[in-house]
Amino acid sequence: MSCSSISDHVLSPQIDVDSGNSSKKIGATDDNNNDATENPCTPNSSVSSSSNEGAADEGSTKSSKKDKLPKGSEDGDDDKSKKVNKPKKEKRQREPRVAFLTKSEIDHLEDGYRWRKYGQKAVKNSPYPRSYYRCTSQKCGVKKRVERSFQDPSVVITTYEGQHNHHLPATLRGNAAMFSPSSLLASSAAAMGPGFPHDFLSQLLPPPSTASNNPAAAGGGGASNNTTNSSLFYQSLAPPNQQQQQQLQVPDYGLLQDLVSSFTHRQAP
DNA sequence: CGTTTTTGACCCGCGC
DNA sequence: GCGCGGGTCAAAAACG
Repeated sequence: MSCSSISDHVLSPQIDVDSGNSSKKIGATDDNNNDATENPCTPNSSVSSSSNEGAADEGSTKSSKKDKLPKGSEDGDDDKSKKVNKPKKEKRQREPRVAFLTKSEIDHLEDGYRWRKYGQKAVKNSPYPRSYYRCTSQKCGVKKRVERSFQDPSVVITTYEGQHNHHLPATLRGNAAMFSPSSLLASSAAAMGPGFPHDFLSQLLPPPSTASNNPAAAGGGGASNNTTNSSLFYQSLAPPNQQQQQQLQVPDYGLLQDLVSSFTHRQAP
């Protein structure tokens, strides 16, 4: 705590997939303790876990579930007027997901995009609810899940799903301002400009190689479908040095790239 | 007035 | 086959 100067840092990786079993471990990370243990002052201990199972295409988002456009494409379907129904037989593919653990007091961290909350559910093993957000852009089906670690209330777990098809909104509600207060690295933000998840980007980096290296994680439980590549990365707190290197690399994840791209563009208009 | 948040209900997938 | 948990939608309310 002494170092509280920074309100938040990203800490450890999370798992998303879980079906249940693993989920309990969320906090596992908690162990963070370890980290924290003591390193409160660490500049950033961050790790990101990402899972990409299906490599879904961008389009999947919209088509995946239901697009209920009232418009009518199919006016005929009356039947199921009820509500959510999934016309498609295809089971929904999962898009690449990236989870971040951020130490912050605020649940909803500004990342430069505008999000609309569309749901909230209580988490089974946690007293804190999980919030579901969707990018407000119609063309963008990116979703975000935000929940607080039950073991470390100060840690917020943010999971991004999908990738943005558009650049950051020109006019944000003032996220720039929000950054400085207590959201992300002020220094970074300032340097970069208006504000963006530079922090996130930095953290996110899931080198494929790592994944392959970590059978343990995959084997843990989810073995359900990861044949070729493990669906999630689980990086434990690695030495700072390593993390830094990873941060520099840009993975194939569209999300990241997208973010980076956007970010970059913003810098030089 | 437009947009976002809140809340309840519904559906789906998975595990037992 | 049933039950549980997770995820999403939609209507209403709140807010700027």
